[in-house]
Amino acid sequence: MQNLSQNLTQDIEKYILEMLNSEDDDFIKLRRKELAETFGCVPSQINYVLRSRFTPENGFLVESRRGGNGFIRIVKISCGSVEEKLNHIDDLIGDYISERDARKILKAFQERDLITMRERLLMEIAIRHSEELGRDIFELPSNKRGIIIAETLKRMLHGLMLV
Amino acid sequence: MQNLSQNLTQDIEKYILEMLNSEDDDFIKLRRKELAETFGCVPSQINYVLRSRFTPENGFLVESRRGGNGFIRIVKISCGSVEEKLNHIDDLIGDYISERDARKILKAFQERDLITMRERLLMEIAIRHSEELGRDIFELPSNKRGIIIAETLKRMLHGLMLV
DNA sequence: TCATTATTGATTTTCATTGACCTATTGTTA
DNA sequence: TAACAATAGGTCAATGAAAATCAATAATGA
Repeated sequence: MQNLSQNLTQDIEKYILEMLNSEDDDFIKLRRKELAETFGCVPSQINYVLRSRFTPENGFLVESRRGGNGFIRIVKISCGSVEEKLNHIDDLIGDYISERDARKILKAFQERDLITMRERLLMEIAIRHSEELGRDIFELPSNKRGIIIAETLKRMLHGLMLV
Repeated sequence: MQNLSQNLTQDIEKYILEMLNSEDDDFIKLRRKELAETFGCVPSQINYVLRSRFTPENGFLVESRRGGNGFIRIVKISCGSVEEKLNHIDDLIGDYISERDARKILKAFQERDLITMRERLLMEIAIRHSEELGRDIFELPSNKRGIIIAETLKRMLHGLMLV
């Protein structure tokens, strides 16, 4: 079990991601009990990792079955063409978004290697700035700020996806 | 009887699906007793497979007759008109639905190629979000959240069926 | 410090399998 | 024709297996 960090959740996340990458298919099936034994932790720890890391917002679908021969299936959604990516972005962001959710999206995009760390940093700065402007200077209500952030984020991500 | 897994229910399900696919018609007739003997299991196991796998949610209807020359008939339903699809959706969802059941429906729809993986992903995101909002922000009881999820899901699926 | 994130274990829910008992249909016979 | 026998499917509850949930606590980070 290679080099472990001090963080169990991250180790399990990394392990699952590696399984996904090493497969030809874009999904894996696993036993919760076995995985917990592999990491010497309690089974519900696996649920925590799935709930916090393998969410639809991060591009994953999780299915499971209980009882005898139960399993957990994790599907990774892979974006296809540029058009699809752009639609995906628009759908993901919608017309309004909080700064917090915007940053989550950026984090997910970076972790999926759709953007670099530096690009993510630039966009987080831009978003934070527009949020502060809207709140402190223009004294906009949060819904209006959310609209601005959504628009900003879309434009930036669209730009990146087209190059 | 080809390669069997360790899971009886899945094997029987697969067997029936193959029968359905190899037929020209969109239905098959079978004997419960014979099928049970083929798989070396108790007859009521067949009922379990039908109840858990060949449901209207998964696009099937099951009819049967007892006594001499009894049989079980499995029909694969394919809703034709938009009207039928909308009714089908409303019947499946009802006025109230849990997040868990909503996800089951989405899974079934995707497997029936009524929606794509990405559409399913987006809807899971939407449902999860409204569930979280309802629970954590507005502190709605679960039945009220179920009503909201049902409405959301219906609207999204209706929208997709209309295009 | 305060809020978020991670860890754990007890309890609950779901799934698969089996068998005993129930119901419906058809055919046979007094 | 009424009763019965044979046939074939249905229902239900018990059991064991495995995952989900939830609340309490601990650790981490800003």
